[in-house]
Amino acid sequence: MQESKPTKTTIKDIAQAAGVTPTTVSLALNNRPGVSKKTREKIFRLAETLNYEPNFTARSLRSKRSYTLGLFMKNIADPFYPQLAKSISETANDCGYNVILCNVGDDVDLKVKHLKILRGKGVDGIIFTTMLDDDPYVIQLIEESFPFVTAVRHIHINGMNDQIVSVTVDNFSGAYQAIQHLYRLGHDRIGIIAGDERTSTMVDRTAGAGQALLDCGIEPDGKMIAKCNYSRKLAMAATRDFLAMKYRPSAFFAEDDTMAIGVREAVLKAGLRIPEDIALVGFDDIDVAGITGIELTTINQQIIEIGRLSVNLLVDRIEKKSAPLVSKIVLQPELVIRKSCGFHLKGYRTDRVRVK
Amino acid sequence: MQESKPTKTTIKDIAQAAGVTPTTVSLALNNRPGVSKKTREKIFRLAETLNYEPNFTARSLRSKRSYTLGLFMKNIADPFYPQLAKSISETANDCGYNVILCNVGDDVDLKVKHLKILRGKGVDGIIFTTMLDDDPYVIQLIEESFPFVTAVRHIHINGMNDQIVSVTVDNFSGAYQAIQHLYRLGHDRIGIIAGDERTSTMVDRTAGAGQALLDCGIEPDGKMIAKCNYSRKLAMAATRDFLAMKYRPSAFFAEDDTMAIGVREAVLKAGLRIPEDIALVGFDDIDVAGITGIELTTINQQIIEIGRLSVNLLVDRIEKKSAPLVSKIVLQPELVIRKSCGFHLKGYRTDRVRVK
DNA sequence: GTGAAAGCGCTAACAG
DNA sequence: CTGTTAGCGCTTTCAC
Repeated sequence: MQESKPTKTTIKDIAQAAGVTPTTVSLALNNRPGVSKKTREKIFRLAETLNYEPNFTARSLRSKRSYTLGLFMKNIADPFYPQLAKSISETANDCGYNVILCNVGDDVDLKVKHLKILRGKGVDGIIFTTMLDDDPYVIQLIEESFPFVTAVRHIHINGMNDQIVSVTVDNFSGAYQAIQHLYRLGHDRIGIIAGDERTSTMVDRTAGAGQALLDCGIEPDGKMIAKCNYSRKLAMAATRDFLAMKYRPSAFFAEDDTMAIGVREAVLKAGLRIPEDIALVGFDDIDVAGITGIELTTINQQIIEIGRLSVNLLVDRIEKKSAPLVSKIVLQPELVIRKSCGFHLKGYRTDRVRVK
Repeated sequence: MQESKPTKTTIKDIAQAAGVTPTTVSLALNNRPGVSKKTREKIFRLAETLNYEPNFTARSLRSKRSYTLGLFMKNIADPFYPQLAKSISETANDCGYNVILCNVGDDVDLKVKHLKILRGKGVDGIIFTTMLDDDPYVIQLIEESFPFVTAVRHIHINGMNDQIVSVTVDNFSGAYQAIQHLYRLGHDRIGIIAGDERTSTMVDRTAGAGQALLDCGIEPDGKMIAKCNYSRKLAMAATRDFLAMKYRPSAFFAEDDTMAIGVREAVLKAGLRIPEDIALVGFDDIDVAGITGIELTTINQQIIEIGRLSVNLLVDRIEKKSAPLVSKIVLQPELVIRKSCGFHLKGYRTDRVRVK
């Protein structure tokens, strides 16, 4: 029925059929003023009939707008990221943008390489969830006022800080709550399973945890912190070491749920029980955390909201072409009490619950 | 140091600086014959100095090649898909392509909409992991010989079947193994938690399960199959119903691990134990399946390999511009025995282990 | 309201 | 080996 390989219809074809010029067709199809209602309707009818589909590549070349965003992810297979990816890609689609997924890990060279490609492809903006403190390309992006947002992690650059748009949770507060919760449950020796020290999340969470310890009257102790790079395996190994200590921790705070799962594995493999022997609190509230038998107490970081807001901010920035009005959004985290902390067994120690 | 907003250097600039024409520059930079070594080197040096970065949009417009692929996913937040997305995007990157992620669910209208946009953006090919039996756009894609691959799921269209490239696991065999395994453990009443009937995975797995039952001398029974659409919630509800039956199943086969988790939740909430009271086998071998306390017996479907092969096939198709030599790849699934089936407690019933 | 003409940056024929 | 010419499909002045 359909002739094979009918060359795609272009605005030229429509123009010809309508007896007008491509200019008019372009104006009409883009709903811009300067076209009479009659011709406009005719053009729309013809576009429909001829099965016209716009060529975005040509449009991009001319208008410098691709309606495509880049998304830098550390590792989409890590259970924390998929929800974020979903939220980001769906919000972007709703705004009329597509998303190119770049799974780049924390490898700086790879990030630089992808950045070049994405910019060569003319993406209108980029969402970074992979920002490291020493990422070298950020300053240039700012100087060129290329639109980007950092989500989850943020980055601080002296003198340019209000030009960096970021959406994060209050990581300091989240970690603070986690430690305070464990303290109130009666724990004084708390092992901290920390992330990658080049990330703002690790820095802020570790600081929040440290402050909470101080406020609870516990002297922070370097030996009680293990840097595990947000890796489940490293967290398992570190936990084994902790458990072999003479005065071992009675509780762990893992700076993300993936590491918390690692801690859990190591604890169970050592023949200890959670929470009876060891209490555990994570961070992120990934899906697995809620499954029966896992029931990880953790800090919810509203990941879907982070994704949504990041895209909205980025699109605003792109479309208004203005400097950002809002440059930082900080969401409030929430302690989600499940069973791994032991709260359901014994509640808070009465002498440790002060008014907030 | 850097002047602000230096308009991007183009091959024209390089041509001027080198005293040649854009053509020569284009040939040189694309490593194509017809340029003397000397000019070639000069051009490369200048490209470096002038910090040239190719404009892929312009190239696309001219050459009809975007080095971008589309990826259709049902739900990137479902734990089955992230590994696939990772494998696909990384393989694509290695081949010099980017991937646009389209999280489209099973909504046909949305799929059609995204397909139009992607084609408008000139993607060189598409990987569908969302194919449904009645997806309406497939025939047209084939007729236009637009490159695409279906991964995980396949689709059958009379008369065009060898033009559809697909990479799947042998779903029939996987389900067969699952049921046989449960039978050998002594189970005769096996509840089947089935997926979405419009998917080939559901059809094949259900058929494999049915055949296994027959071969084991068990009459398949419609009341023992619940269609749960690959949804954890529906699987929970169906399991509750199964458990309320007069002669309730002693085992469940869930056609994916997400539903198996749902079964698990429902069974545990009913106060029953896994595997002592109820045996459970899933399908996919997602990451969570291996966690202590979950330890789901399941069928591994080599998801990373599916992703890798899909991209390789697609890229071959695109770059050779030929009809596909290989049109179907079927991987072999593997039964992964953990604890949810109860094998570790009692092993196979000796009277039920026949030579394979 | 509409049209003519130019051009985004690159590649592809074809000539020399 | 290199240059000339044209044009991908669209948008965008600037005239009329």
